[in-house]
Amino acid sequence: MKLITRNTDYAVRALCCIAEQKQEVISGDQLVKSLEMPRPFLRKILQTLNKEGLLTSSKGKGGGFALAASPEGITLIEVMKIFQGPIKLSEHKFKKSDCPRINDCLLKKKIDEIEKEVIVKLKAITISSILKNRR
Amino acid sequence: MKLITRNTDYAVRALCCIAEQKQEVISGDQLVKSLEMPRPFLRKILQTLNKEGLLTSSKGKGGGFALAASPEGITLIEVMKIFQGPIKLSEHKFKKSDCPRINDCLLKKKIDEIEKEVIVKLKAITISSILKNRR
DNA sequence: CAAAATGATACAATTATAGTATCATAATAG
DNA sequence: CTATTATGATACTATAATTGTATCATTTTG
Repeated sequence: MKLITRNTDYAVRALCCIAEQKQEVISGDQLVKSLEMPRPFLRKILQTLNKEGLLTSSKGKGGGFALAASPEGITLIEVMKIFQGPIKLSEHKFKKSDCPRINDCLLKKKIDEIEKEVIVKLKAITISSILKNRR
Repeated sequence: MKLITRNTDYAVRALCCIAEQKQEVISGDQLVKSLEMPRPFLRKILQTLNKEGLLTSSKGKGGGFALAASPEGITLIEVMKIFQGPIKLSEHKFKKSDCPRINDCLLKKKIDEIEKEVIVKLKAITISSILKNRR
């Protein structure tokens, strides 16, 4: 019942760390040191963020990662989608098939209402808004 | 990232079904028929609900389960706690330990805000409110 | 070419969820 | 008292998601 997984958590922290950096490019190993995360896991996360277009990367000496957009432009929900798929608080499956009462099922409706509000709130959280109050 | 697991889902449906029943007591097997759920799984769920005090049970012929409280008095969050533990949208663990920035970590704070509102909404959902609009 | 970086990808461990199976116990009818 | 019908307790298994690890290839720069 976690809303965010460790994947997402690590990714957000990495994005924050990159955003805070003075140099524009920072290498994976530097991030590992700053964030004290398992190296291969973070590497995979960075690769994914790059593939999904949130980071840019450069190889070779002096290479590394940089934000592809401004910290205001990167939302939490975007990162969540990458690592956890689309937000769906109620799958409401019944064995392999959908709930037979799917149409008049009020439990689903109520969860869906909650989901909508959660999504609105998640969209409002950006890397920049996470960093803002941190010092 | 599901908010409710199948355990909870089944339990809620069973509670609804029991609440709708005319006779006060309904057996596990009758519920299996009505709800089309895996028999041993539902049985376990009913046992748990009984142990946790949401149901009362009686053995032997004519026995079965009945609600221990009125449908208005049983909240969704109560059922979730039983099957999923306390609501914690952000565990925010860092390997085995807590996030080192735990105190000034704004990501956690923001998730916590969302969590609070979700809890309020979950508390407002009762068996009775789920049944209400169903016919 | 060597070193420093990322890219791709396959594999493994752990945990949570979902489900099954079995035997014990209690209540009731006859 | 015994057969039947019901729940109680509990141990086991299967599946999927999460959380990692490991390895080799490729690109860039000096």
